Amino acid sequence: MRHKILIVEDETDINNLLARLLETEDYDTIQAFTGTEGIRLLKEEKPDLVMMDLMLPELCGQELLWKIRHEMRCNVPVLVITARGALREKVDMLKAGADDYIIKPFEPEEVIARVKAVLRRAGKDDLATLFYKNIELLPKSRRVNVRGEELDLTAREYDLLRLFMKYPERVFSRERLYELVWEGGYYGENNTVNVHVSNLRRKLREADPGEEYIQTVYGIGFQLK
Amino acid sequence: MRHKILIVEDETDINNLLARLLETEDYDTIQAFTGTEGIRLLKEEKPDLVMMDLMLPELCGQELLWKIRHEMRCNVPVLVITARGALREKVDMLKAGADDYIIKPFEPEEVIARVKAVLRRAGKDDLATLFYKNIELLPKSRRVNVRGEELDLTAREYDLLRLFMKYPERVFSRERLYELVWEGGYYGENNTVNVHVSNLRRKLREADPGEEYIQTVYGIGFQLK
DNA sequence: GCAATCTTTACAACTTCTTTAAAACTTCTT
DNA sequence: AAGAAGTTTTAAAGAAGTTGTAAAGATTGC
Repeated sequence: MRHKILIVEDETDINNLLARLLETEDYDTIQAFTGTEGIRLLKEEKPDLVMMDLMLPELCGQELLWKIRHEMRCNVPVLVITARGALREKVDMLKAGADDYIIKPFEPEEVIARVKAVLRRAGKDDLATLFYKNIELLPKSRRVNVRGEELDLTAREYDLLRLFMKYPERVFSRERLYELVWEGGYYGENNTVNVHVSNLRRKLREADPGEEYIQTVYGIGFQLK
Repeated sequence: MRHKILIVEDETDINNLLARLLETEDYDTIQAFTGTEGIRLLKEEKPDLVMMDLMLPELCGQELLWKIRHEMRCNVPVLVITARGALREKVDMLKAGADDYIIKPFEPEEVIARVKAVLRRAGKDDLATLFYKNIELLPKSRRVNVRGEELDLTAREYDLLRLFMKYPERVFSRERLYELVWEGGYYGENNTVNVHVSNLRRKLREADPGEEYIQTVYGIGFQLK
């Protein structure tokens, strides 16, 4: 549930500063001091975000980013740390697939804000409150409010609703829903998803009779609409 | 239990001013007038926060901070006091591991605010009284009152309740609770958390039968609600 | 109209949680 | 250093809650 952040930065002090800063904000950190080490830890630890300096020994930032995106075919969000004035490089990095950049010297608050923003944009911010029409979903407390009233959902119902609210309007096949909500593959013909969607619908209907949230797409699956 | 703050500042007036200011806010203060003295008192007194001027005789601020972080390998939060305009230095200090800075001349309110913020970020602000419904938790005396009556809790029960009260409504997995309350990793399947939660519930129930404070989130963990 | 698809209900099997009791361990006192 | 008091952990049985299946009824598209 906590996010893992890989820091790739050769200056020990800055690396440590970042690590402490992020840890106080309740992130797990992994520290790498060279590009090569970064690559290794990226494979081993599968972090949710990479923060990397542009100026690295062995393997410069550009190369590292290129490797991540092309050789490893990895879509992990990358936040680049760059010295003031290296604007040209900054633009190149964004073109090369970085998600955002921070200019050195940085303010602690700014780092935190950027990290949160990138994680949110990458859809990895599992703690952000989600809204849809009269539904409000609070992952921190695993709570759902509909028209101000709390809705009592079982684990699967909650997971289903969260998935729908994360991608409203999007159509999910039953198979995909099963894969995403239940861990482990989809087991052939199986009515399970239908039953849970049905139960979720009933609860939503009781809480808000005016809306029909979960729509059936005949022959395809379900969507929140 | 009160926070100890080490002030490292060579100007006697300012040092005293800070000490008086912090004491009125219920902090314990230790005063050092040189960097060397600061190092000694840091070792001896283990303060919760260090406030230090950048301009010090014998040992300048940068050196002092470097020693704290590298020689002593100490993560105590450090608040730097710096003259207006020394922006360059400020940035260096943050890089070198300071947690925040205050610009001279300062307003008393600002100093207090920054101190509180740094202690909170460092997770050391454990002294604020916490309230939740009829429960009142006083970290200063490690006491818990429910509907005005004192509740007799064991160490673990108290730590659990404090954690819950620090983040009301938030859901904690058993694993996370174990990690946070018991020092050292989570030991596989282990009923310990359940038993302690059960005991805590019983005591809370006896003290306040009208409320069900600790809720089970099936398949996930517990939350205060 | 009818075959395919979807919804709902009820229930049995299953998993997870709560409590109890007792053993093991600490800490404090003498 | 031994005993007492209190705390923590382990284990196990019973309670509570969840899930998936099956079957019947409803709806949809052609």
